[in-house]
Amino acid sequence: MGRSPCCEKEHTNKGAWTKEEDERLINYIKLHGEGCWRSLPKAAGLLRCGKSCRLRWINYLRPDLKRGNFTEEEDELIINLHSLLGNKWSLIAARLPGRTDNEIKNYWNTHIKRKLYSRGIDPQTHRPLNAASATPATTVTATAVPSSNSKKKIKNNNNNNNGFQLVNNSAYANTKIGTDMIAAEDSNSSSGVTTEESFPHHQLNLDLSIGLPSQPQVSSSLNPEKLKPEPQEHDDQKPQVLYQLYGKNITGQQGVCLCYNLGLQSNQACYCKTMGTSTTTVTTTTATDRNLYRFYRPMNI
DNA sequence: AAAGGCACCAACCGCACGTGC
DNA sequence: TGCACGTGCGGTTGGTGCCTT
Repeated sequence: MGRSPCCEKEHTNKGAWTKEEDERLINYIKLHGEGCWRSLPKAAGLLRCGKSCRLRWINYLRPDLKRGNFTEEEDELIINLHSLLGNKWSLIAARLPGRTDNEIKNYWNTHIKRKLYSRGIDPQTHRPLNAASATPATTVTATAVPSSNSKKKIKNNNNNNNGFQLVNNSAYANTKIGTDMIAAEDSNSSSGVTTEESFPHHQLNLDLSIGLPSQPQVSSSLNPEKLKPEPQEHDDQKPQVLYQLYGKNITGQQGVCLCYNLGLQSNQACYCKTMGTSTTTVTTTTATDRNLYRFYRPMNI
């Protein structure tokens, strides 16, 4: 038995909100507060579904929203948080006052991804782009990796945010640390051994903090329930640093390179610093070509 | 000036989770 | 225990304005 729809779609407006609708929503929430989104439209006299009202309020009408361009500091913070949390936009947004998950997600997809690609970094894994090139093939390859969210059905194996690693394998052919690491990672990951064992000397001093149930607390400033990991053997699709953090390093009390100025104490060997600005040729055979093109297009090269 | 391409972002959609019954 | 409901999240899409040719 399927779920009932969240609203009667025949009687609801869709598309852009009008000023009048905005005012109705604002006035209603001012009077009654947030919540009960399902019943809100009717009570507020809006021909919208509750989800639409919620989204409009959260992403656009909330008074505490910060509008305007992202600062360089926010950029770096987003990158850092993404390296830890993956596409957990709501968690990332929680660390950026005045920014919404949707806003950050859009910004990530339109700006930061390109920025990282221009640095030679895979924005999904936060590793050098050739980290995907486990095979010795020299032709351009496209690798679709299953979703990071094991609870979600795989709707589209070619989902562009699920760890696509589309690289020209020759791009980093002369970057030894990169290729060696990939080889190590790939051989290790399949056997359940983390990369940390290949690079055991990195101590982590995160300003960010993650708490784990029944584990030594790194810190408590992030909601441990929200961050609760699912460190399963097959959960290899989480951003690798996060996976390592959960799967090994906290429990094992060892550090891991998280890159991007996250307070690394012994990060001289951080491979991120070795990356150049190599250009990377990318092709894709996936759906949503338009978006993929956006993501993989080299920026100002 | 016109047309096409591109970038950006608001909004939608489907799914999962938490909770109450 | 299982179902229904309310809500939140992440991925995707459509519309619009700007830029380039």
